[in-house]
Parts: sequence; structure tokens; C-alpha cells
Amino acid sequence: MTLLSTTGGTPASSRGKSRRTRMALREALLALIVEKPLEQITIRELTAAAGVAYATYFRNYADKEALLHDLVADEVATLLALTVPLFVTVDSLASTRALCAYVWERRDLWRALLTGGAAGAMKTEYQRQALLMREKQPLGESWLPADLAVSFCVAGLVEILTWWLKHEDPPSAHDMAEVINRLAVMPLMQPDE
Amino acid sequence: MTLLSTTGGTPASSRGKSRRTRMALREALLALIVEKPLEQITIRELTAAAGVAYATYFRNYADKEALLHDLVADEVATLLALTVPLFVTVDSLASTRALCAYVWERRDLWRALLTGGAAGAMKTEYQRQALLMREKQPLGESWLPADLAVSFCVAGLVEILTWWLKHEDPPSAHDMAEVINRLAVMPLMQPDE
DNA sequence: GCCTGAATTAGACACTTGATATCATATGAC
DNA sequence: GTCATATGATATCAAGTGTCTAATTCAGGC
Repeated sequence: MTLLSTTGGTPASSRGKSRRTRMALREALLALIVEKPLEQITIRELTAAAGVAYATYFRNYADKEALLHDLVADEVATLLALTVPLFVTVDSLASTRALCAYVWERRDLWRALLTGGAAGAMKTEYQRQALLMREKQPLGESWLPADLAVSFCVAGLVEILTWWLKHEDPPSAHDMAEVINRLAVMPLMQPDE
Repeated sequence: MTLLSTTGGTPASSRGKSRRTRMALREALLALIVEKPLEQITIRELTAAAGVAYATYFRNYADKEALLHDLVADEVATLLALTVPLFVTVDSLASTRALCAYVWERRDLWRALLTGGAAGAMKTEYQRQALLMREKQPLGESWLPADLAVSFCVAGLVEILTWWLKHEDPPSAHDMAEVINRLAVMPLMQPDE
């Protein structure tokens, strides 16, 4: 079920020791990224938190950005799979509720990724994957350019979800689905004249 | 001791040499930020591009972030003054057109700030100032929380403007005003039932 | 249970960069 | 011209990245 990182460089041995190393690094980064952006996290403190030697980091990742990208890309793929139905289904509100339910269910993870120092990377990767998806499955004609629609929708989604998970007394997933639908989904539809 | 010559706030020197230094640094940063984010710009390369000594940078700005913040805060204040009318006027579309006309008129500046490495700082500062503005002039009750409305609107505005200025064959300001109004302004209004 | 190769460890190392300090020089206001 | 002030040029420190080497550990096949 878990999508493994698709970092090409390492041979088939990625099931042994180095897999555990990478998992430890990912979890350590996830814990650190909650409080500060990547630039303020040193590789030394990251490896210390993961219980891994400093030099080992560079045998698994080329630089500091590579690990964050790995982590973010995997999780975004899951989120994107729940985002696509918003626009290919007839009942968009139901799909939006499913999306919110999932985010709420894993709110610890998404709070870390969205409200912490990975927010920028999240939006960038989300948009990148969403634009790739659009090319595969082109939507019908619309009153606004398709890539603008994608960029706006993703940016709005990230913004609203971030606000939600940052809030100390957060509204229910049901209410948030209403907000998302009204702000980031419905406005993209063809205006009926 | 004349009040006029040594006006409070900035020392009398801000009309002389150091003013020219700061202007040179701002323009150099503006040129460099087009291609890469602030983290990848070294102060040594910045001062070289500005034609000033390395140490001089720190006599004018506390650290690396200060210059970018200075630059961004000034321009954002101008943009925000044109953003507020979108929500306090009856004819929001007319205000949106004025906003777009201004951005188009100064498109070189805004292309540098929005499509380059300052995009993140732009959004952050735009939202920060907009939230301050909201506290001074509280809007009426709405179906969604005021701070979420501000965050979403600013994020959407930045996203759409960025797309516009990145585009090689950009639509007219008039058309973009229509898009902005439909995506980032109207959806926030009270739904009529 | 042992062997073998791949991965990790630990430490030192060169290099880049942010930020500070010092002193001589140049500039602009009066 | 004088004088306060800003700048130029340079040295320096601290911190962090990325590389390298040799010794060590570990997983899995025999």
C-alpha cells in the first residue's frame, strides 16, 4: 500500500539497510519541518534526530532538497488522487467531502506538511503533479485556460486546507467541504447563461 | 539642529550617499531575483552587481532578508491600496480593472517580483499587510471567517497575476479583470438566497 | 554457523557563505 | 576648507555543505 520512493540511483538493495535509513530520515524530517523551514534545518541535526551518521545522508540523497521532495511527492500523489474526482464527477460536493474526510483523518501528517516549513514545496509539487495529470486527461473546453484553472484551484485548496489545519478550533470536515466547493471548485465551472 | 535638514526617522544622510547605495542594492536585487530565490543569491554577488563594497551591505541592512523585505513591502503597499476597493465599492469589476491596468502598466516590475524567486515573499507580505488592513476596517458579517477570506483572496490574486505575467502571449488587462472577479472576488460575496 | 559484499560509521577535510571588525579614503553639507 | 559620515578594502570568525577514507556492521545466501 505504501508507495515507495522511486529514487532511481540505488540498486535493488533498497529493501535492506538503506530502506530503514531512508525511513528514519523521512520521519526525522517530518518532525523537524513542523517548526522551521528547510533552510533552517541542518543536515547534521537531521541525521542526529534520525540516529544516522552524517555522511550516510549523502549516500541516499544528493542534497538537502532531495529528501523533502521525496517525502512531499509521495504524499501529494495520494492527495491528488482524491482531488481529481472533484472535476470529473457530477456530484463535486460529495467528492470534496471525501477529500476533506481523508485530510482530517490524517491531519497530523497534513498539518506538518502544510502549516510548517514545507508549505511552499507542497504547493509547488501539488501544482506540478496536477498539471501533469491534466495533460493525460484533458478536460473539456472552458471559459478560462486549463493551466490557469489548475494553478488557481490547487493554490486555493492548499490555502484553505492550511487555514483549516492551523486553526485552533477547526470547523468540521463537512463544513470545510462546503467552503472549498464554493471557493475553489464551483467558480471554475462553465457559467450558465 | 534645524528641524528641516535633520528630519526625524531617517537620518539626514538618507538624502546623500547612502540613499544611492540602497537604490543600487535594490535594483541589483530586483535584477537577480528574477532568476533565482534569495537563498541562492549571495551577498557578495549582490554587492558586486550593485557596484558597492561587500561590507557596505551590512551598514544599510541588518541581514540578507532585510533588503528583500524592504523592497517587497513598499511595492505591496501600493498594490494593496488598489486591492482594498475590490471589497468596499459597489462596482467591484471596475475596481478590478483598475488593479489590472496598474499591474499591466508596471508589468516589468511585477513580473520580476511575482514570477521570480520573490514569489513566496510577495504572497506572505501581501497577506500580512492585508490582514492588518482588515483589523482597522472590519468588514461586515460573512458566511466565511474573515481571515480565511483574506488569505484565500490574496493567494488567488497572486496566483492569477503570476500566471498572467508568466504567459508569453498574455490576455488583456480587461480580460484578466474578468477572470479575477469571477475567481477571487465574487465567490467571497454573501450568497443570495 | 560462516562468508561476502554492500551499507553504515566516524572523523577529518576543503570550500562557500553570512556576519563582524578595523582603518584608510572619499563624499557631501555647512 | 572643515568635518562628520558613508564607503572601500581587507581580514577574520563561525557555521554549514559536500567529499573522502578506512574501519565496522549487517543481511542474506551457501
